[in-house]
Parts: sequence; C-alpha cells; structure tokens
Amino acid sequence: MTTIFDVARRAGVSTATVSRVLNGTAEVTAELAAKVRAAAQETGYEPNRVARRLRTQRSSVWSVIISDIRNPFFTELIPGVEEVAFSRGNSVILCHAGEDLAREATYLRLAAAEAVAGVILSPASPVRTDVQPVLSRGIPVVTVDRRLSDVALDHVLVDNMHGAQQATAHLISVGCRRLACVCGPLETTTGADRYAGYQRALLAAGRAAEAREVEVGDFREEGGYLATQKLLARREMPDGIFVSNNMMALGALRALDDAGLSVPADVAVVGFDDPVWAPLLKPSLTAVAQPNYDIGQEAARLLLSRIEGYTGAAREVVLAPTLRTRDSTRRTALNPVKPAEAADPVAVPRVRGDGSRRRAARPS
Amino acid sequence: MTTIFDVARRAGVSTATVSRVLNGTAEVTAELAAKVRAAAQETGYEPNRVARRLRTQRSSVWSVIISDIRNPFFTELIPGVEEVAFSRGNSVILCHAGEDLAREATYLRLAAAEAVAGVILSPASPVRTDVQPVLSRGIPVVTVDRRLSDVALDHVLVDNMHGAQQATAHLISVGCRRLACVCGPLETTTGADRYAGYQRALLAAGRAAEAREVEVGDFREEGGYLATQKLLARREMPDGIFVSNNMMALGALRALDDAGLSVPADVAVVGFDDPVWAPLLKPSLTAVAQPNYDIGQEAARLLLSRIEGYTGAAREVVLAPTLRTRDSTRRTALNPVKPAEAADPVAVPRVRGDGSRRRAARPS
DNA sequence: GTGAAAGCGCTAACAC
DNA sequence: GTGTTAGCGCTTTCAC
Repeated sequence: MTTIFDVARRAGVSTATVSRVLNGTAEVTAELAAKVRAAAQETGYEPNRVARRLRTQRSSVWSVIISDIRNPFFTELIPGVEEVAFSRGNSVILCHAGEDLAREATYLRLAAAEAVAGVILSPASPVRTDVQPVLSRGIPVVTVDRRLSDVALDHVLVDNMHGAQQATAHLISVGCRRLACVCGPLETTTGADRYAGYQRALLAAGRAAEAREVEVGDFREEGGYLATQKLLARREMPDGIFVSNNMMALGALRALDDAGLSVPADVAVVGFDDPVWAPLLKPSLTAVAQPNYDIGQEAARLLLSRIEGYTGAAREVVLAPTLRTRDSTRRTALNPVKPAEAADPVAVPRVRGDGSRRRAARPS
Repeated sequence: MTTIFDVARRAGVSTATVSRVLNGTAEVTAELAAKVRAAAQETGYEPNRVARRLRTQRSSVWSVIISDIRNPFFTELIPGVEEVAFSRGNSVILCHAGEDLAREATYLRLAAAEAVAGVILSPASPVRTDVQPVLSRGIPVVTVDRRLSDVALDHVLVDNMHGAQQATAHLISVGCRRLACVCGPLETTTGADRYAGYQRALLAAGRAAEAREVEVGDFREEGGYLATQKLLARREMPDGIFVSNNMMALGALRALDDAGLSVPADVAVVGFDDPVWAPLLKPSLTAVAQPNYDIGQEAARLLLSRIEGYTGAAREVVLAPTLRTRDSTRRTALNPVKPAEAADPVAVPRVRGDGSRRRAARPS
C-alpha cells in the first residue's frame, strides 16, 4: 500500500508538499506540482481517509439511518439525499435500524465514533431514541418523517394532518355516510397526526360520531387486516375507510375481499403513501402521495447548511401531500354520489410532488 | 470529547491499561480494572474508532454495495447479511450505487480508503466494475446476484437459468401459443442467464421461433412498460410473457392494462423475483421466487470466512429458485388450457426458500 | 514556496 | 501486571 511518504520520496519533495498539491491547500510551484502528480499517478496513490480524518476531524461521509429498508417510503427518499450530497462531493452510507432501538443506538454510536459529517435519521422512537452521542461530537442531525420530542432538530416531513384531512374529505365528497379509520400507533407522530386529520375533517362536516370510529393497527399488512375486520364487525358497518399507511391499506383490501364486500361499491378506501404498485391493484387504490424524493432533498439541504456552519434555531420543512383519486373511491351508478357533493376539486397529477412548502423557524 | 487519556488520568493509570481493560487484550488486576471501568462510565468515554483503525488497520464494519435500493430483491437480502454480521459484533453499512459505474467506483474506493473489514457487492457491470482498489488492500469481496468476469471471487446467486426455464415451461404448460420475453440488459449475468433459460425451455419444446421474441429492458418499471409495448406492437402479438425481474413485471402489467388487454385471459405473465406485493396485485402475479434472505446469509458467511483468514479458491453458492403459480397464469374456461398440456407439475410452497444448494470450488 | 516536525487517539511492543 | 513509548498516515503550524 503506497503512502504519502512514498509519493514524496519519488517526487523528491516533502510530504507537506504532496499534501498541498493533492488537496490544493496552498500554492506550489508548477514544476514541483507536476512531479508530485506524476509520482502519485505512477504509484497509484490513494490517500488514506482514516488517517486524514483522524488528523482533520472532518469527513465527507453522510450517514442516513432508516428504520425499515423494506418500506418504499424510506428507500425512495434516499436518491433525493444522494443528489444533494453528491453534488458537493460527499458520499452517503445507509444504516438499517430495522425499527430496533438497540440497533439504532449502535448505528448512532457508529456515526459518532466514525466522525461522519452529518446524520439524517428517521427515529425508531420519539422519546427513547438518543442522539446525544452524535450531537455531543458536534455532528449535526436532521430527522425525517418522525420527530424527536426532547430535542429540537431540523426536521422534514409531510403535512400528515392535512393529507389525512383531504383524504377524509374526499370520502365524504363521494357520498360515504358512515366513515371509519384504520390508524397507526398513536405514539408515533405520523400515526397521531393522520388520525387528527381524519377527526378534523369529520368535525368540520359536523359528524362527530364517526370521528371516534377507529381501530389502531401497526403500520403492517396484518395489522390493517385485523383492524378492518374489527371495523366490519361493528354494529353499524362503515361504507368508507381511511387507512393510515400503504401496508395497512393492503390488509384492509384483503379483509374486505374476504368479507365478500366490493370496493368501492360497498366500501370506499383511501390509503396514505403511494407506492408504485398502488395503481396496479384492482381496484386501483386512491391514496395520499408523499413527495419522497423532495423530502430526501430537503433533509439533505438542511444537513448541508449545518455542516457548513449554520447555527440558527431548529427549522421544520413541511411538504404538501397530494391526493391521487383512483378506482377505490370511484362511486358508480350502483352507489351514486349525491348531487350536492359530486364536485371533487382534487387534481390527479402524475408528477412526483408539487414542491409547495412552508418553512418555519421554531425556538430551540 | 473525552479520550483514552482523560480516562487514564481519572483512573490514575496509563492509557495502555485503559486499552487493555476495555479491549480485554491482557490480564489486569481486578481493582485497577474496576477503576478504569468506573472512569470510562463517568466520563461517557467512547473509543475513537478512526484512531483505532489507523493503528490496527482493522475494522468491524462491512460494506454492502447494492445496485438499486428501490428493488425489493436487494433490500430483502440485507437482513440476511445483517444477521450473520451482528452475530459476530460487526456493523453493516449500505452503499447505493444506483446502477451507476462512477458511483459504484466511488463506493469501492471509499470502502478501500475506509479500510472496511469486507465488501458484499452486486456489480453494476461484469467487466467494467473494478474491485482492485479493494482487493489490493487485502479486503475480501463477495459478489451476489451478478458475477464478475475477470476476477474469481466468492459468489452467491440463484440458479437463474433454471428459474427462467421453469417459468417458461409453465407458460407453455398452461397453453400459451405465442411466447415472448422481456429480458434485462444482456451485459448483466442475470439478464443473460434468464434469457438463456427462456430460450432453452422453448428449444426443448421445439419452438425455436419464439425463442427469439424478445425485448430488452433496464430492470426498471419504465423499461418493462416500454418493452412490453413494443412486443404488443409486433405482427403476431404474444399470449404469454416471461418478464425477467419484478420491477419490469409491474411495467408489463401496466402496459397490458393500458392496451385494454386482460391478464391472464389475453396474455399470461410470469415475473422473476417475488416481492411482497406480487400476491396482492389483481391478478396476483405468478413469479419465480428467490430465497433473498438466504442469499444474504450465505454471502455473509463466505465473507466472514475470508475475514477470518480463509484463503482457498473462489467458491460459488447456488440457491434454488421456486416458481409460485398464481392468477396471472391461471387460464379460465374463456381461454382454456389444452388437455395434453394441462398438467402443471410445479409445486407452490409458501416457504422462503428450500435451502437446497450445491457448492463448487472454482479455480482462482 | 517549501520542509521539518508535531500530533490527531489509539494499540502494541518493549521494558520494568 | 503495568507504564513508557513508538508509531499508524495524514495535515498543518512554524521556521526558513
């Protein structure tokens, strides 16, 4: 393995000069510079980053710690992060915590011990996730999707409440008379916010009773299935269901299918998150789409500004979700929409996200 | 930031003793050891891995470089790798090359420069991917899914040819009279092997003409969509399509839907790879399932043996794929199966993989 | 503009 | 069993 010393000797200069040439940190005579470059080329010299980092205490590696690598929501925001990181010569490494606090802690410690430049994190828990090991080394952290409750950090998320509200209003507008909700764990900010949006839409419509029609799932297929079965067993069966994420929506459709109910004729369904396969289900699934790529990009921008020295108060970037109406809420002549409520103002764009957003500084 | 020196001073010992206690590299009097541990605890000491690695030239981080993070095939093998890595106290970091040779090269150089313990790689190209920077530093590399042609490395893959052959034979057995194939890039070994399996099944059935009915896609949804459109525009439209991976299968279904064709009545479809959503599509998708978790596990075992010093010839582990027949190839009375071809001998297990495999030493 | 030399935090000889 | 010390490969003062 060739070191900076080998290159220096070959070029007949000091190691300091080699470093200066290769990093462009100071002016060096053209002649010497050429010699150094030639020597580096000939020896196939590749600087040892470990040594460099030990010396400079800096690195160009970003760490992204995600909670579930099998969830398309997370994997689709990665390219957004990468675009921003690569444009500034950084690399991105992914760590998979698998919704496991111990593993998440391991990766946070790793990020600290490895002195990465910054961390983008989707925390496994709003309270039990401990980012201190990272912050105490001066490494900035940006959270995505889920918020941390004890520490004020830059954060990017979608307006979950508004998205859920839109989805619920859509169910009302297509004429559903008895709504219900399959929501996610209420300890998670996403689960709670989406449920709040559901309630809000119903209260606005003066339908407080339905606002309490809810079953809690676990954000997975099986949880959605069971929750939906419970809803169907109730005294008054719902004719419209808002499901709080994509995997649970799959479970809901399966439960309805098993019960011999037709979607949307008997029960209309809206999901949250819009994975590639949503349009391919039969019926295709109406869903609230999140601009995943943009979420990754915004998180990366916030992180970059911190790495470059910004020290202001914690910022929150909220991106707008988009309702995509499809067949699972398209009422037919069999089950007609009431005239007064027929107008559905929501567009059905196929673009990735509309980019509209607002920024708000929050006290740290 | 507290260093080993702070801990040593607080415990009233030398840094060497602190290191010995914390790493268990030598016997230390119980009394001193207790003092050291207390001091480490109180100061919240966390060893600096960068310094340690510079000194020892060793690390406990494994790097997994995957070509497409949005492809479930790759994301599902990760947990298999993690299980083996974690059981030995290692961490796993993921690098997303995005099918881009330049980015892949960056991550390979990063792995080398960071002196990771080992690399698991799904190469973007069998010839243009250059693993020398890594190998020359003595870091072992195991390839998964795709093979490298110029260098003999430990390798794990599924029997792609056999899987494709099974899938094609199945299409023949349900009575398809005009087959076609949406295959992946033929420069990739998976693309080529699966196409070869498709051809082989047709040649065995004496149907050489159809063996040439092929459109090349890019292993992504859009590529599958476009390739399928081209197949449909041909003089003789196919009534059965073998699609070489899961993302392209989604595109194929979308193209068929757009063309107003019914699956399987007009066209039967078989995919390769069996993601969670395959059974939930309407119609549910017949597919060749790979034992993804096992692939990751086997790759990790091979890597581990190399890290622990094994220096024998390159090994290849081949795992058996499983055909799972579902509705996308289930012919109805409308489009009946010919009596002579009705028997479909293929089992439909729901297990992850049957674990059958063969190992072969290849010359290095 | 260039070189000598110190030192980032750690481990591993080597003395004692 | 424990401390002293010499580096791992690099960057960066500080002299010249």
